[in-house]
Amino acid sequence: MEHRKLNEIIETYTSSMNEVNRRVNVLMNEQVHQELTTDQFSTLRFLQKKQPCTSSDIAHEFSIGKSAVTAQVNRLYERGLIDRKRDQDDRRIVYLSLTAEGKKLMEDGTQKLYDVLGDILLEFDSNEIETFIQSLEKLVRILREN
Amino acid sequence: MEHRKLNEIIETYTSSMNEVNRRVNVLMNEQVHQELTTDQFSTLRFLQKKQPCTSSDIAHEFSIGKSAVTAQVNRLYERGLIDRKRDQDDRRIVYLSLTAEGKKLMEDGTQKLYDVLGDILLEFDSNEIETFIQSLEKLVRILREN
DNA sequence: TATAATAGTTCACCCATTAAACTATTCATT
DNA sequence: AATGAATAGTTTAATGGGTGAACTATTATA
Repeated sequence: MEHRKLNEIIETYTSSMNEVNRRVNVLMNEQVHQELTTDQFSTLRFLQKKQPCTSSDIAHEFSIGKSAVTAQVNRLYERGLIDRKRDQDDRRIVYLSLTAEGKKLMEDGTQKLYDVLGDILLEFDSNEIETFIQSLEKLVRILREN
Repeated sequence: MEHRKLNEIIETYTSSMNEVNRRVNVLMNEQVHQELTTDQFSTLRFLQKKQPCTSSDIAHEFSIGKSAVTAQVNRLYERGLIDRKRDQDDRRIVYLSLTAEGKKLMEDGTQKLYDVLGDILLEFDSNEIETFIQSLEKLVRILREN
């Protein structure tokens, strides 16, 4: 019974998480990203907060290899959304930052993100959302310690 | 102030959700899927519960096109994990189900999933987890109604 | 019977990822 | 100061996942 209960919770957790991710992704594609993929939007959003940063920072943030970052940055660079600049003291390092166009795109995108997710989260009362977010943060801490 | 608060919640929500997804994905790759990708594991898990079902069912479940399902099912079919069987009354329809090998793989995988996620979720007390799951389910309902 | 609709596949194209080999540069030890 | 190790990033080849349009085969309908 104790055992069965936990497995039911796990089933509910996985199916709900998957469905939330899929549906949020659809909303993002339709109303937020527009001309970007989800991964590109995530990378530019990281850059928006942490620029200037390096390829290695991005690889670490998203738990992917550096060659995957190179490929993605190349696409964004060719579209004029990202700048590359070599460090003058350590010429191995390349600093990445948003171009003016990239910055503008992400300001619009962030606003749309706030609008779309805001509509959804406003259907919770503020205690409920606070509790939910705290549990989510706890889950992150547990996973980090793992 | 009310406005700023909501946007902070959205930032916390998105970054936590992303980090949970990434870290759970890493755990799944290391300890649960093994010889499968995350998407393949999800598809086989759906099949495990809903077999026999069609390509269109899978496309609908995961919000992807039928051609994407064909590609994925081909790979699983070639590995001997999925069976295809035409409906004798309506020969347009192809029913998909797990082979014996697929079934065994997924029984093992499901047990590993329970072990890995069980360890994590047990760090919450049962009230906390219940509340969290309920909010997650509410989020799903809101997204469905959207 | 001719036309619509449906289920699934194929094709051409793109994005994301890995792993190994590589270039260029800097660091560290002798 | 020279050499060998470490670091940052790129290239390449391969795989998986996705879209959308065109296609085949089959069934439903008017």
